[in-house]
Order: sequence, then C-alpha cells, then structure tokens
Amino acid sequence: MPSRYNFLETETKWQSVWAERGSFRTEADPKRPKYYVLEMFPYPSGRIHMGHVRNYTMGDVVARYKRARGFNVLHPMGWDAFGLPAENAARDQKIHPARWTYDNIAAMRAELKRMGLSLDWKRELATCHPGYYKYQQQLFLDFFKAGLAYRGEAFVNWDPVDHTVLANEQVIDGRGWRSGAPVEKKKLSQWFLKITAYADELLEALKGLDRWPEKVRLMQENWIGKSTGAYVRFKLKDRADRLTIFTTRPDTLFGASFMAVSPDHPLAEEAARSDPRAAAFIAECRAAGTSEAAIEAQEKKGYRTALEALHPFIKDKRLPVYIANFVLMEYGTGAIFGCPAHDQRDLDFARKYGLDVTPVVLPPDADPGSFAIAELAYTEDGAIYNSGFMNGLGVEAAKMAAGARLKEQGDGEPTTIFRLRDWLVSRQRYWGCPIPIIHCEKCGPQPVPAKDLPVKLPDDVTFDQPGNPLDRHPTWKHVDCPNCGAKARRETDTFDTFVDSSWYFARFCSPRADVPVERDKVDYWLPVDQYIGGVEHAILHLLYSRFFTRAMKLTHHAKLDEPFAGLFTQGMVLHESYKDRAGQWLYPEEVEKRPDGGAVHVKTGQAVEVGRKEVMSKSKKNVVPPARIIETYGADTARWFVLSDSPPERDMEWTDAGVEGAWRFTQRLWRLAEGWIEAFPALKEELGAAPRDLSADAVALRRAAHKTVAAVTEDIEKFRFNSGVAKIYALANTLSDVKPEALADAGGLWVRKEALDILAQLIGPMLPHLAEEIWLSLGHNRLLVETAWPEADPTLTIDDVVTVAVQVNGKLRATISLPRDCDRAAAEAAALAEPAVQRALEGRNPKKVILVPNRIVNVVV
RNA sequence: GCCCGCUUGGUGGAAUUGGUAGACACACAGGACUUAAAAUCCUGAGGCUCGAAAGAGCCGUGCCGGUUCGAGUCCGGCAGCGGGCACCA
Repeated sequence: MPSRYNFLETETKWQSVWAERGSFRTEADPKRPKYYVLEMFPYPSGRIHMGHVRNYTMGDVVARYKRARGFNVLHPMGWDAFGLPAENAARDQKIHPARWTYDNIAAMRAELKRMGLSLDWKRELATCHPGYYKYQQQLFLDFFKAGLAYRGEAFVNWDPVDHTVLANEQVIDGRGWRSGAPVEKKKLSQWFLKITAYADELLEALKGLDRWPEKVRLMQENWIGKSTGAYVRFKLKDRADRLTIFTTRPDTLFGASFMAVSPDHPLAEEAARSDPRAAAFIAECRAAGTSEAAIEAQEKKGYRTALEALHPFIKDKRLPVYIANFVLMEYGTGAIFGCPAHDQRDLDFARKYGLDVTPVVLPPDADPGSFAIAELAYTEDGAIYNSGFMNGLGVEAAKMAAGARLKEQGDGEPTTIFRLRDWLVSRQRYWGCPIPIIHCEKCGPQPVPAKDLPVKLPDDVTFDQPGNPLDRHPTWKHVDCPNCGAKARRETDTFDTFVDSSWYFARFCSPRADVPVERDKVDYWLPVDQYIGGVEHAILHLLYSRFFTRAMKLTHHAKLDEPFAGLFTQGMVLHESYKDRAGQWLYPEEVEKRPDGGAVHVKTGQAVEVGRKEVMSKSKKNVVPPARIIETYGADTARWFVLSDSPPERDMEWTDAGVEGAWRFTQRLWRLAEGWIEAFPALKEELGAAPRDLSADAVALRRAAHKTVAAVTEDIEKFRFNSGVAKIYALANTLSDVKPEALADAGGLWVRKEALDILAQLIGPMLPHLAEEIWLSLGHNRLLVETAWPEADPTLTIDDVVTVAVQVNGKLRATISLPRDCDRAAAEAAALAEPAVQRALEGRNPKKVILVPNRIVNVVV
C-alpha cells in the first residue's frame, strides 16, 4: 500500500540536501548564458505574508525552470531593512531599531527557508548593514562629484507627525503616505538627486521596455509628464525685468487677455511687500488645504496687481497681471497667460473678472463674423484668425510659427517641460543610511573622505522625543572639516529608503566586494532578466532604479541604462473579512462557515457578518499567516495553491477550500506515483530508447505526456502558471485513468515510466520537494534540480486523427473524426454524411462550404 | 475632468488570438467503501423546452448595434466595476 506522503519530513530533508550540495549557489561564468530572476526584496516587518508567498513562489518557478533549461541562474534574496517602523518599535517597545530589524530578518529568513525557495543565500544582504550602506555612501559621493547630487533650498513637504520631509511621490492627496497627516509646506535646505537630467531619456527608453506591462509604462509616462510648448518672456510696463510663462498653446497668444502668477511667485511676494491686500490674498491662498477635496471645492480666485505685461505680438496691448490661487509654483514657471476663448478655466476666470474673450481659433464650420464663445471654451482644432501673422494656419502650424517668431524677437522660444521633479532624498530620521557629507562654514558641504567610510550610525540613541535622534546626539555630528580642518558639522539627515532599493539588484552581483559593484560581475549579470513584484512600485521604486542605473553608468559603475529587462507585476492576495455583532473584526480562525452560507463565531456561536474580499491587512484581521499553512499542509501545498486558478497578474482570493484542494492533489500525486512504482518495480530502471511497436494505448499516453510538456513549457515561459497547473491536473487525471492491464507489457512499462518522469519534471518548479521525492522513487541517481527540462517530441504533439467541428450556417451540428490534413473532398463528404447535418439542411443544397483544415467544416445554405 | 484596464456557470477561471464556449479546479448533488465519520473512488451538472429514456431543439460570454460563412475574441455606442494622474497652463 502506498504510504501517506509525509511532507514535513520530506520537505526538510530535501531542503537540507539542496543546502548541503549548494544546489542554488551561483558564480558568474561568461561561458554560460545567464538568467537573473529577482523578486522585490521584502521589508523585514516581522513575519512573511501571503503576498510574499505568492511573489517568491512565482520567482522560484521561473528560477527552477530556467536552471533546468541550462541557464546559469542568479536568484538572490535580501532585506530592505531601513525605515521608520523600526524607530516606532524602538519608541514603543524600548528596543533598538537594529535589534528589532535583525530579529525580524532572522524570523523571516527561517520562514522563507521553509518555503523551499531555490535561493543563493550566500548572497544575502541587508541594506541596514554597514557592508551595504558603505557602498551606497560611495555611490552618492560619486554622484555628487559628477554633479548629480546637489543641495537645494526648496519648499518641501513636511510631515508633522513623522517629523520628516517627504518626496512628492510620498504625498498622497496632500497627506503623508505613512502617517496620513496633512503635509505642511516648509522652506528647507535639502539634498536632491538630479533625476530631471534624465527626464527625457527615462521617458524615451520606456518604448524599448517591451517586456514590461503596458500599464506600468503608461504610469511612468504620465508621471514624467512631458509637455511641449514655449516659454514667453513678457515685458512689464515701466520695468526692466520680464515675466516668463510657459504655455502649450502659443498659437492662441493673440487671444490673451490676462496674466496670472502663483501666490509663491517672486512678483507676488514683491507685490505683497507694498500692497497689504495682495499680502492678505496670498496668505488666504496658503491657508487653503491642498487635499483633493479642498481643491475641488475651492473657487478660482485672483487678485489684480498694479503690474501690467506687454503683449509680444500686439503693439501697445497691455495685459493685467493677477495673483491667482490656481497657479502652481511647482509647474512650469509659476506663471501663465490666460486665453479665455480656448481654455475653460481661463474662461471662467475672465467671466468672473470681466475680462475680454477673443476667439482666435475658428471651428471648421463656424462663420468668422458671428462665431463667439458663450459658456464653453473651444479647445479643438481649427483655423487661426484674429491673429496677425498666424491667420489661416492650423493649430499645430501656428504653434510652430509663434515659437519661431518669439525666438526671432527675443521674447521666448519653443521648449519642453516635465512634471517630474528632482528627487529629494534627505530624511530627518535615524534608521537610514547617513548622508556622507560634512558641513563647513568656510568650505561648504564637503564629501566625507573615502578612508572614513562608512559613516556609521551611532548605537547610543534615544527615541523618547520626536525629531531626529542623530541631531540630538551629543558628539556624533561634531567633526572637523576634511578640507580646512576647522570645526564642522556632520550632516545628520539620512537617505530616503528608496535610495537603498535603487541599486540592491546590482550589489547582489558581488555582495561582499569592497567596491560598490565589481564591473565584470555587473556586466555579466545585469540586466535583471525577470523582475517580479507588486504594482504599487510601478512608479517610485522602478523609476528611481532606472535613474540610478543611468547615474551608475555615468560614474562608470555599470555600462547599461535599463536595470530590468523584464517586469512582471503580480496581483494581491485577498481574503474575506469578518465582523462580529459588536462590529469588531475577527480573525478567520475565529469564524466557522456554515453549509447554508452563513458564518458563526467559533466560541460564542453568534452570527458573524461576512464582508467583502479585501487585501489581507492586519487592521481588518483578514490575514492567514503563511507559517500556519506551511506547518499544516507543507510548503508545496502553499506554493501550488498560490499558483492555481488565478492568473498571476490578477488579485487572487485565499480560501481554506482552495488550500485543501491543493493539499489533496499533492497527496494524490504521491499515491499515483508510489502505487505505480510498487506495482511495477521495472519503473525504477533508467529509460533507454523508446521501444518500437507500442500499443495504441501506450502511444495515446505518450502523446498526452508530450503534449503536456509542450503546453506547460509555454505556460511557464508566458507567466501563465494557472494554465500550467490546469494542464498538470489533466495529465495526472489521464495517468489515473490508465487501465493497468493495458500497459503491463515491456513497451507499456516503458511508457509508464516516461510519463511519470515527465510528471515529476513538470511539477519540479512548482512542487519541488514532492517532485524530488517522486524522482528519487523512480530510481534516478541524479537530483531532479540537477536534471534538464524534458523536451517534447514534436512527432507526438501532433495528432494524426483530428476532431473537426461541422457547422451549418455557423452553427455547430456535429463533430467528425478525420485524418490530419485530409483533402477537401473527403472532409466535405464526411461532413455532409452526418445525419444531424442533413437534418439541419432540410433538403436544401449547400451554396458553399468553408473549410478550415483540421478544425471546421461550415456548410452555408 | 484626462488616461488605462476589466465584465464568461453557484465560485476562481480556460478558450490554440476570428473557428466545437465553459478546459482545470473549488463548491454542490447522487452512489460505492465504512458500524459510523474522515479519507478515497465512481457518476452528474450553463439555462430553458420536449422526452420514460436515449436524445432532440432553442437560448447563452454586461447591454445595444455592426463587420463576417462564423464573434467571448474585431469595429461603433452605452452601462457597471477597478486602477493611474489631476487647479499641469
């Protein structure tokens, strides 16, 4: 009798065999083709969650598959280990951030190891380790010397709860991404990385990322936000200086009726100094909220200053200059010209303040004498009129003409601007990589000399009061200037943690090197061939990494532009949520489902309200800890379940029934394999060449097995794991249905053995422990992880008899079996001979017959 | 407001990219085994109508229309759900 598959014993056995043999250790080898599989490394929050299980299982399938295909596979793991939660833990639990982080790493590493991932643990790294951040500091100093890092004073987003500055990307709806507190504007001196220097390149190169999801490329495109238009430098009446604006519609300049500047614009501030009402207006604008709702509700308002701008094309035409609450200092030049006829917001503004509305673009069918703008601005294409030298041109031609004329006059020029801002990387936090700079009153910001790197975090810090512990430290920041030796001050800001994750994929290539990256290693391994992670990183992390790679190229640390050749964004793991009568969230294990669809509390028996399927989150308690699933069912079951059913890019629902289904299948596979091997000991012999004269049943089984090889191979290549899983189920069903007496001769046994070998190989990437155990039982001397992927025999994946659908007027009436590629006459005859076809014809003669070889015969009457 | 994506049985989802819709799984129902339960095995099933049954017919991929011998797949319009960006000049 087959024994019950003991996953606990088997899984730990194979994990230690693989570890002892170093099965997943990798070295660069220029003679072999490489494949770099990487999943986004985790933040060590304490325990792994189901999202990790899904993410790392997918990556592991790819890694194991590629290894079997003969690639030299790099598949590393590390920890995105700096960040605010460690400081919160320090404050709340009185535990040092380093201790908290390393404890979490230890716990999570143990959990990952229980998943049986084919990782090269020798390359493990943690961004909070000086052995990592030393080289990040080096990189930063190289960037600094190359002019890619600078200190700038700017209005910054200040999070009053976390006491730190935030990047634009970290402000969502006017609130801090972590704290949720409304962000305040503060003018501070901060470190920036010059990502805008690459704005155009980062945009253009998206086109070449053909193995990235279209959606992510689009999101990055929008984020970079390229606009083509022109700068126009308006002269100001009775003044020497000019007011520069940006516009995308220089073709409508003749329709200008006002100018508007941001409340933060220098001209506005200047006006405020002499005009108390202007000052009051600006104060009012700054007091207004920046949340989406506040902006929505806010009225478009302006304050008319005493300034007047002179039109570049119309002699003596003066345009009033307003301070307007809807003009942003952060975009363009913080100033605009208003053309009410062709911009809805300008029109509303003009109506409100009684300004001229002069149409200059004539809609195709409109009459130039009578066309007028009422409530709606005209924003479509048309013929330019009322516009001097541009009259008669189309919109696009007029844009060019206006740009050229502006340049000629010295009043502006065509230009391109971007929404993307430089990356603010300073954070006023302790648990991050120190910025290796020393501030000297005489010499300015000085790089820390290479010999003094790393700038290590001090251990003796306290978290009992808000603000940056580094700044409060009694001695740490007091150093001498490396240039002049005078008393100087160490930079106490640390890097945004997104800096840490912007180059870790490169460090994995030579994780212990005493330079940031070893060129030969990086040149061999990069780019990452397949990167896998959540879509929530579609903009920030991926854009920063693309920038970093270019910056590393500029500073001679690498030679490539794009770090990730292939990107896959996986869906999230959802679970039902539960609430008791009092409205308190309940954990899934506190709830018992009833056959009638209802649910009750396990202890009290009270009815429980079953809520929506939502992303697993601690606050809603709808979490299932992976550790418990792995203890109860084993790693293979957990892996199989997250690969089944849902396409990997889509959200999946975690259900107990689904897990049990996966568990039953692993047991069934084991019984199937062991049962056959016990009944037919000959299956333990190595396969020789395929015998001739196989029975029909044997050939049918071979065909099924080889078709499955071809299909599953394609499914893995195309990231259709759920489809691959379904085809493996189908093959297992086919094997279960085989009658023992039909395949008991020598040829039959040979085919059985081949089919079992194939089954074990196909489940190898997904159920690695079970597969290895079955493989061993099949008598192989070599480990499955060291065995090549099976090849589908092309002569077996094509049937010589095909089932063809017979339609009458496109409606299915019968199916017939025909020899593959049989001639037209035979197919037609066979189709017309079908009684069901004759019935449907009702005696009519076919007008024509459409034949799709090996697929369809459609009789048209 | 702008830009994307999705919508198929009770459920998750398949469908060779214009060619037999519902593979595979979950859940369900019936049966076998069992003192019983669990486990396992077998069988069934999109809906409706007719039929004792075998079977036959009609309808069916969010809704309306189109192209085609043939549409889940392509085109136009609409609705619903989800995502991204947004006072962007």
